[in-house]
This record gives sequence, structure tokens and C-alpha cells, in this order.
Amino acid sequence: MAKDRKIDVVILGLLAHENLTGYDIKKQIDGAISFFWKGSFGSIYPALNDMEKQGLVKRKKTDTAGGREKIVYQITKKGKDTLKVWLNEEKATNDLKYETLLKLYFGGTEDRSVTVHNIEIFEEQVRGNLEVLKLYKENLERVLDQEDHIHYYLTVTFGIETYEAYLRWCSKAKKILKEK
Amino acid sequence: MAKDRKIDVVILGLLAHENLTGYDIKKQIDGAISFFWKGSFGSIYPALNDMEKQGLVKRKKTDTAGGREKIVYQITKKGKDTLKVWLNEEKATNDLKYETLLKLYFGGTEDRSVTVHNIEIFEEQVRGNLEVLKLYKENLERVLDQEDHIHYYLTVTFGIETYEAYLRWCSKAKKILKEK
DNA sequence: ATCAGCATGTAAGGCGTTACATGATTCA
DNA sequence: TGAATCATGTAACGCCTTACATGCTGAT
Repeated sequence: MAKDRKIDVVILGLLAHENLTGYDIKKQIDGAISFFWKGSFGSIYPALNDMEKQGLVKRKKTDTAGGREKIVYQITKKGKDTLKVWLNEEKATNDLKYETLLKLYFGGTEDRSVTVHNIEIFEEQVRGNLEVLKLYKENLERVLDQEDHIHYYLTVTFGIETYEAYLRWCSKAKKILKEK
Repeated sequence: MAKDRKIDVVILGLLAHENLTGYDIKKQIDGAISFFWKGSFGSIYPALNDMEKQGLVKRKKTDTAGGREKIVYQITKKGKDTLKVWLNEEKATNDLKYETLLKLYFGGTEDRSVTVHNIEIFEEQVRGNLEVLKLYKENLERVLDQEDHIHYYLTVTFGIETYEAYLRWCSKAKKILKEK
């Protein structure tokens, strides 16, 4: 596995659950995972090829029935071991880049209304995301007894808890900016 | 300004407040800003040189008194305009990469205790960060009447609000993982 | 007929980190 | 004397995104 390329463990994690094509992997990343990690085709396909060479994944079969070829990947024993090592490593880097907070921090040179407006834009995004997460939560609650689902459920509640905190902060911040 | 290089606006934002050297800029980024943005010498110095060529900043003076040369930068009119445009742009991308959540999401293949342990590591980091932010908050509350400080204050309260939400989630998540 | 979705991949280029190089000053 | 801090910068390298290339299938 490449030293700092986290897309590898994302792929491994997904394949540990079921066999998937590169295209399927992209769809999964664009789902619930997108709230805390992103990935593009341009990183997924090269990673799959590298990982195959390293014996972390293997081609299950190549459906050429019909149109374009379709390569289904399966995780190998070595791949499962790599995933296990990563899960048991204590270090985890959480790299956050909030351009919204940057604009807030440096907003002192502009009128207060600019900052308030930027907060409102952020608020709208968060509100939208929160709605989506609440739907995910409802769906997951119905199948919580199934293995793995508790992990998905917890990432969703993490998102809900933090987005609700964001919204509380937005209200307070707007109030302070308008009052003082 | 480079199209997607956000370090430029960080530098511009800092210089809008006071003249600084590249070294000073790095120190500031490593302070309160580090909770929502990062930057290394390897990105700061080349950016300063580019921005000087573009007329966004200029060398105020070069102190060669004593040891190593010391280049103090000042923002120009063009730099202020660029900052203004950025602050008024509606789009702001908040790019989050939580390796902790990745481990949580894919934790289903390991024992529950591994996930609990990973949450505990995260919890400790957050607790440490929260303490630091609370100190920042206390110091800022004493000077809230000064211009700019309200913006710094709000980013700090954002951090506190979200870190407290993280801690609440950690307690709940550990409980659920131990009970079920 | 045309557009969206399925499906895999490459190429160019940007951004950023880490490590290195250099050297003075200050403090223990 | 040696370590930490001040101070600027480069080089190598890696990761990732965007855009492009290709072409089928199914629905409107």
C-alpha cells in the first residue's frame, strides 16, 4: 500500500464487505462516506491497479457481456490483513479545511453584513446535509441488528451531532454580530 | 493569485492586519488558525514570492542587522482588493478528512473493543484541543471591544461548540458499542 | 433521437508535505 | 558546548482533481 494514500483503505474497507467494481466504489464514496471523505475516479482506478499488483485485491471476474467491460474486485487475505493493521493503528489524522472559518477569521476588514451573509450560506448547506443524514439515520435504525450497520449508524449520528452544533453556533454568531 | 491555492488568502488575511515575515506567518497559522487550516514553510515562502511578483504584497524592508536576513511583507492595494473579492464570494469549500470516522465506518471487521479504543484516542485529542480553545476564549473575552477580535472570538466559539458535540457523541457511541 | 447513467481509464497539472541546506543568536 | 529558536528557501516526491477519451444501454 502506498504510504499516505488513504484511498487504499477506503477501497479495502468497502471490499471487505462485498465485491465491487471501481464504479460501485465511487458510488459508495459519494453516499454516506462523502460527509467525511472524498474520492474521484482519477484516484480510484489507479489505486485499484496498484493494489492488484501488490496482491491486496484481485479481479473476481470481468463481465464483458453486453457493453463495456466490468471488472469486479475482491479483497484478498493480504488485503484483509492490511485493513486489520490500519484499524489497529493508534494514529488517525483528521485534516479539516474550513474555508468558511477562514472567511470568518479574516472578515474584520469587511462590513459585518458580509460575515453574516457568509454564515447564512454555511447554515443553508448544513441544514441540507442534516436532512440527508436524518434520512440515513431512519433507514439504518430499522436494520441496526445486522452486523456492520452499527458502525454506519454511529458515523451518521456523529454527523448529526456536529451539524446540529454548527446550527446552534450559527444562530449565536449571527446574534452577536448584529447586536454588538 | 493562483486559482485554487488558499494559502494566498491566508497570507493576505494576516497581512491585512499587520506586517509580517514568512516566519511570523507560519507562527500565526500554527496558533488559533491551526484548528481549521494548516500551512507549511514549503508552501508559505513560494507563495510569498509569487504574490510579490503579482503585486499583492511587497517587501517592507529587509532587516539584515545581526544574523539572517529578515523580510517583512506588507499588503498592497491590489492585495486588499483580492482579499475583498474573496470575502465576498459566496462559495466556500469545507473539505473534511476524518480518518477517525473512516476507521469507525469500516470497523465492522474487527472486534468492538478496537472501535471503542479508537474513539477513546479521538476523545483524548479533542479534550486537549478543547482546553486550548477555552484558554483562547478567555483571553479574547477581555479584548472583545477591539475590532477584529470578535471574528477571532467567533471562530474559537465555533471550535468549542463542535468539540463539545464530539465529546457528547463519544460518550454515546461508547455506550452503544458496549451495550448492544 | 438524445440524454442520463453505466463503466474504465489516462494525462496534465496543481497543491502541498517532508526533508534538507544554511547559519546566527540566545540560553542553560 | 549544545540545543532551541529565529529565518529563508529549495528539491523531491506524492497525492489528488479535472478534463478528456471511449462507447454501450435504457428510458423519454
